Amino acid sequence: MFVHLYMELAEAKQKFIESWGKLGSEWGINRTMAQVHALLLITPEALTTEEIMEQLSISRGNANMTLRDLIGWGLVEKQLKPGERKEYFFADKDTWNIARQVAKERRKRELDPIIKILDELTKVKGDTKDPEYATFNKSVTDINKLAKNVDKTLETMLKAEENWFWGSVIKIFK
Amino acid sequence: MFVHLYMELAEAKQKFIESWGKLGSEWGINRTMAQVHALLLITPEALTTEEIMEQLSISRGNANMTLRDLIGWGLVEKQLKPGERKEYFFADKDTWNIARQVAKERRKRELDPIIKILDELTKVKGDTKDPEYATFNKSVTDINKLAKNVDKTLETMLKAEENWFWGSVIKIFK
DNA sequence: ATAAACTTTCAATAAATTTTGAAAGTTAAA
DNA sequence: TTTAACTTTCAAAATTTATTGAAAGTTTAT
Repeated sequence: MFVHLYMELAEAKQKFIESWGKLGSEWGINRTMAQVHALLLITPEALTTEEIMEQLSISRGNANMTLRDLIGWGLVEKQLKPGERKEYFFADKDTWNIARQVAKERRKRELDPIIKILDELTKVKGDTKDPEYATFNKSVTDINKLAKNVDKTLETMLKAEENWFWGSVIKIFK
Repeated sequence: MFVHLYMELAEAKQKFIESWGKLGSEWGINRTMAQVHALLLITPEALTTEEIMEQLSISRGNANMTLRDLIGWGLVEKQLKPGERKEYFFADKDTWNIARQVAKERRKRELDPIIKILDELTKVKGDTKDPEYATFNKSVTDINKLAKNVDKTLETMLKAEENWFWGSVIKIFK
């Protein structure tokens, strides 16, 4: 049996797709969506639905819905080639763009809605002398502050320049 | 039918528990774990397993395992009252501590392992002229840089002082 | 040593989430 | 207008994840 000492490209690709999928699912992102994204990230050309189905062994329905989702997240774009009916899919490979897109979407989908709810909960009136109320109010208010702090930080990040990201963060935080 | 114009404390508590659970599950945290955490965050005194089971309508097994997990995340501590056999559970209510703990754990559990894998994948050799290899190598290298940047930022954050968090972030990022 | 008062474990079950695939829908060429 | 080449949809099935509850384990008091 042949045992290789270093990883081959094909093996490395598989490992990357698997790991990216795992990380995604640990962070509440559909595993297949992360895997399709990973595949497109390491593929130079745009791929068809058919090719993605084959490479990841997934069904047409799954591939189709996942690709729509990725487009919805702003991570993948559809390409049409002249003279061809079928659609090609291509992933933006700029890491800074990817990070921004993901931050932008998760802020919109998950952070902003909870801030809205926390704002409501903060308004609930009660007897300040009542420890039940006092504890509720303090925790909700504090978490709301935290959430708004994160929200503003993300907003600033989204507006920021790429070089800020790669350069300044570490220096500033030192 | 009685319709109230503002939210009652009991209703608000339920809403908070439900929302915190939903946010947790969107970010890959077990919904029940987030709900138990939420309950403890808005409760002034330490609670017994029995009380948590009742308030959230969950089984003893579930309550027990969830509480162990929360202790493992450094978010909840066990309290023993003199003369009593049963254990009481109390949540740290300091938002900054909570944020730090969560960041610390997710870094250790999810970020560091993927960095290790990306380091391996970055080492894979190949023909630089081959677009398949070039694209793979560039994407993996870039994502690795991003991951390490996030890792270092978290490390700095973990070391940082509380007032840095509440004050500086926004100012620095402006 | 035994019982009482708890906590822990984990196989079985339930619930939630994801995936499939075939039918229906769309678009463009023949 | 018909057919071919696609894409989309979604109910049913498969898979994954979470929960239950009862039995086993532990600790302390009697």
